[in-house]
Amino acid sequence: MKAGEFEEGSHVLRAKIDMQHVNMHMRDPLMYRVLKKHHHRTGNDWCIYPMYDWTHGESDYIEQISHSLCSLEFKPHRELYDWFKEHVYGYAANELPMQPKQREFARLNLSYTIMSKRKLLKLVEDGVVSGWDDPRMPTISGLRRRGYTANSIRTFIEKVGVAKRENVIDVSLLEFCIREDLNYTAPRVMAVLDPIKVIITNYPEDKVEWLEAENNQEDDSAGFRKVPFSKEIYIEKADFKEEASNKFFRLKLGGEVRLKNAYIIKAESVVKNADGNITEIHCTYTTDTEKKVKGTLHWVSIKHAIKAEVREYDRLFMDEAPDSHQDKGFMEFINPNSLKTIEAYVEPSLAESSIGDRFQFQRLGYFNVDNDSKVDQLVFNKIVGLRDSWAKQKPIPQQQQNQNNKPQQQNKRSAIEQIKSYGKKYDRMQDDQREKAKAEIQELAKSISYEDVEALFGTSVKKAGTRIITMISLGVLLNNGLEKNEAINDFISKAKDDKNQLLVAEANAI
RNA sequence: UGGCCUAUGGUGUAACUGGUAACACGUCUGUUUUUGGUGCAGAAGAGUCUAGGUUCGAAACCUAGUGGGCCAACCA
Repeated sequence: MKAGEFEEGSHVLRAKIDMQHVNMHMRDPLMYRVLKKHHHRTGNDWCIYPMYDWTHGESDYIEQISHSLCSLEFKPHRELYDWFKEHVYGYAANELPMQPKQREFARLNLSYTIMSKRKLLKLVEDGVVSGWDDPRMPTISGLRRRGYTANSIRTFIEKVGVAKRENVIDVSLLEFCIREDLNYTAPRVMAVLDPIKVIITNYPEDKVEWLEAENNQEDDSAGFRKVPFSKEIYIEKADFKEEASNKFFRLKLGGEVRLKNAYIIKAESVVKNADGNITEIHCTYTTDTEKKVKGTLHWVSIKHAIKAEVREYDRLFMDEAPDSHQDKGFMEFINPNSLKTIEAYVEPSLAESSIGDRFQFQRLGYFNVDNDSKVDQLVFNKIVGLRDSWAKQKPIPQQQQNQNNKPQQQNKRSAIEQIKSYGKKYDRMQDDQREKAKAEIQELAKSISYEDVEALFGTSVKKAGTRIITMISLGVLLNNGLEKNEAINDFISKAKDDKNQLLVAEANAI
């Protein structure tokens, strides 16, 4: 066989076990088959290849490992793993005394992506991503290129834990881990991704000041750098509105705002083009930086800023668990807008940066210098944005709506649901608390139906609280004209015999 | 249909060998702040899928049901 005398498929070597075995894998499984494939080491000389089940246990045994960890779908293979292991053990029990054990655990699934190597391969082959290390890929090389530190990946894995049930881990946990790490280590810099021009009318034409900026206030050893300031600067478009409410802490006409590491400016007027879009904001500045102002903006001096490419990533898939659908393939959920390329303006100190460096672009997020970056054409990846509690207050744009459409159970719960949640604690409450709860339940009970209550009649005896709140609600319904029936009478008379005095009292009150 | 695995707040994981549920993320308050970040203080949210049973006592043990997953490749 191994010399290639036989054709593929003509001969195989099988382990003789039991063709009647309940476990399919034990029905005389194949160990070797003829495969006339080219091998990167042996070329075309070697023509038989082993099957996974046989090789798995054999190599684990030769390596003398104690535990062989794998994912859940291999559970049915364990019996065969053990069978092979026990048969091989007899040949070298003295030299190789350790018998490995296979143990299965659930695979780690991340929300809005896929983890299967075969499926990931498809993304690479179809050109959906640029390669295995595309920053959107959940591969180690992808995460690293994206800017995730080894440390953050480790803490993530630690927090996630291991168990045997199917899971989908929220990406927000991964994002938390990288933010936590980078908050202490990443130098802060300023970059403007979506610029609008600001002219400081009372600042001298050719004047340039190099202002001192703190690199990282979380790290005393990080030191300071110089940032150039001049008459014309860029700020983010989203940081200016002609008119806005008091909740908007940023720049508006007549309003003042602090420029990070620089002065306080006041917006006086705007210049618009023919389409009515703002092209320039005219401001005045004051050197009184002690003044209290609500907002602080990041900025860059136009004449000193460096143009750079920024790659902003969104989730690869629009569905939380793209490969969990029976009727649809994961490719149907691909997010067509997972990569956005932006021309940004960054502060001049970044000219010194090199591939792999990580920064916080102040107020925006964490970014790293991509492998594609060149001295004269910097390329940054957005690793993750900063948490943004302002964004939550604004209406959610269409694009992201499906990211947060999980049911928020706290809100609009039905009356019966609210009543039931009292039941969980009712019998353990203090007297005055309980009085309040009871009043609340009686109020809520006005808007429930008999069916809601009847469904709770079967509540098991030990859940006294639930039975009490059911009794109170029933009392309200009866007061409002509900006729007693057999089920109701049953429920009441059973309650009168209960050992819980609160329940007995409520039952007697009816 | 059969066999195996699994079920604990929105998510993920805990709870010693039975003693009424803990941690993290997320969510929400308040506070500090030259980042609407960070920090700090706090809150809401779970009778542990359901029904029986064992027990003084069950998230845990037993039985049945239900939901989810896996297994019938000369793939791994």
